[in-house]
Amino acid sequence: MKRRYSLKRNKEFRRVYRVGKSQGSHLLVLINAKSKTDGVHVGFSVSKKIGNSVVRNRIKRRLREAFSPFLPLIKEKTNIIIIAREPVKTAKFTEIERSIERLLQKASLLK
RNA sequence: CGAGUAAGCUAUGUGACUGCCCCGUCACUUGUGGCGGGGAGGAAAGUCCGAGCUCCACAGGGCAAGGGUGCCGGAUAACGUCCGGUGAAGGCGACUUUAAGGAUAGUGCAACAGAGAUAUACCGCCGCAUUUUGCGGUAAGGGUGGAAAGGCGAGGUAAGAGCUCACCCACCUCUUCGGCGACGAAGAGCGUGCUGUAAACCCCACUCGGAGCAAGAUUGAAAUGAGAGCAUUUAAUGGCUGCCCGUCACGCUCUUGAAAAUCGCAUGAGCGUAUCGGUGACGAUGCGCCAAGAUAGAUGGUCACAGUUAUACAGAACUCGGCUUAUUGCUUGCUCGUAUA
RNA sequence: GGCCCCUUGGUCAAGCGGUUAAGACACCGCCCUUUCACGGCGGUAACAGGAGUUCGAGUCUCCUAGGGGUCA
Repeated sequence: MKRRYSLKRNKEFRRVYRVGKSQGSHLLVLINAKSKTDGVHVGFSVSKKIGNSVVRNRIKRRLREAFSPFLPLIKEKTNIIIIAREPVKTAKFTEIERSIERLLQKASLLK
């Protein structure tokens, strides 16, 4: 997943948290909001409570890898934040993939 | 075989498909594609020290304070680090540890217990008077305590005491020998017998300017914005450790908004290897190599094989040298114990 | 990433190196009251962890862990 698809500014994160709608599963939480800029931007949030930097980086890498196939299928002009919950540490990759797909369907973001 | 001790190595590998970041090159539609190359650690961690680098006023004057180090010699760019020694302590031993200057410069503290804590007399012993006991002498014995005026024997005495003497112990002064030195060995003195604590204040010697890459430089933009309060120019605020002087900058404080790009930034006290010097830390010379550089922050996913408890601690953010802490698997030397030859 | 600070019962907190570590609220038991509250008496309960200095450490020194602040 290239970097230009990632959500960067703290301001943008705050806006999504404020106006966005959230869906949850036991592995992940998804928050989405409409944006003014073109394209899709995704931010991944992993709390310090979940583990040390090695664990957090590993979770972020797996989430990016699992999310990237869905990137061309998502409607334009949306910002998405995906928050990791504690059980992601031990989840299998296919479980993460399935969880992301179900959350995207629930939020009706797929084309 | 068990227990221990010291030193050292290591931190999954190979292949397939598919992704991410950087560099080079080619192409064009100038931000995409093709090809090639590179891409986390021994601690990257904690931030406990030392440096490089950058800015501040190149380190101002007076008064006063503060931090650090602390046996000797060496290594190093430097260090509170390392190496080799000396002394002391621990261990049967291999070996390990060591904030190790000064308590005879001065001050403070030493609870409780105990008669008494840096000086004393409770029990006791002795003498005298009296025969409930009182006065005087004494510190050998008892008991308290972490610590009670060096130990033992003899003389001496009313009882005793370094009061005197011999021997021993410790310290001080001096001499000789060995060592670069810390120090060690021996001897002499008609010298002394001194509580502990300086990670209590302190004294002595040496040493330390401050801030830190969010340092800072350049370019661009103009948002040098808006609101509230305070002050009204020898002031106030900030910088130079504190105060005064001096000097520089500049209205000050709070709330809120905005906050771009490039450089710094990857060739360095660098890494590997061989020889030589040195007990060693380390140094010299030759040859070879270039090895992450992001800016919300790059190494992933799915399998196969080998191997396995195949997994621990753990993710670069300016860069090095150490220290400390966390942690996987293994090798070798030595010591002690047991058994066998 | 850099630089600082703090950890004492369940909570808020005092504590000069020295007997058994104050105090308040909370909790438990008893008394008081017809009962509850207030009040009285009593009790349970702590020095973040590990080393060192010292006769003796909550206090002094070092290391570790956890928490907090600040800098564009």
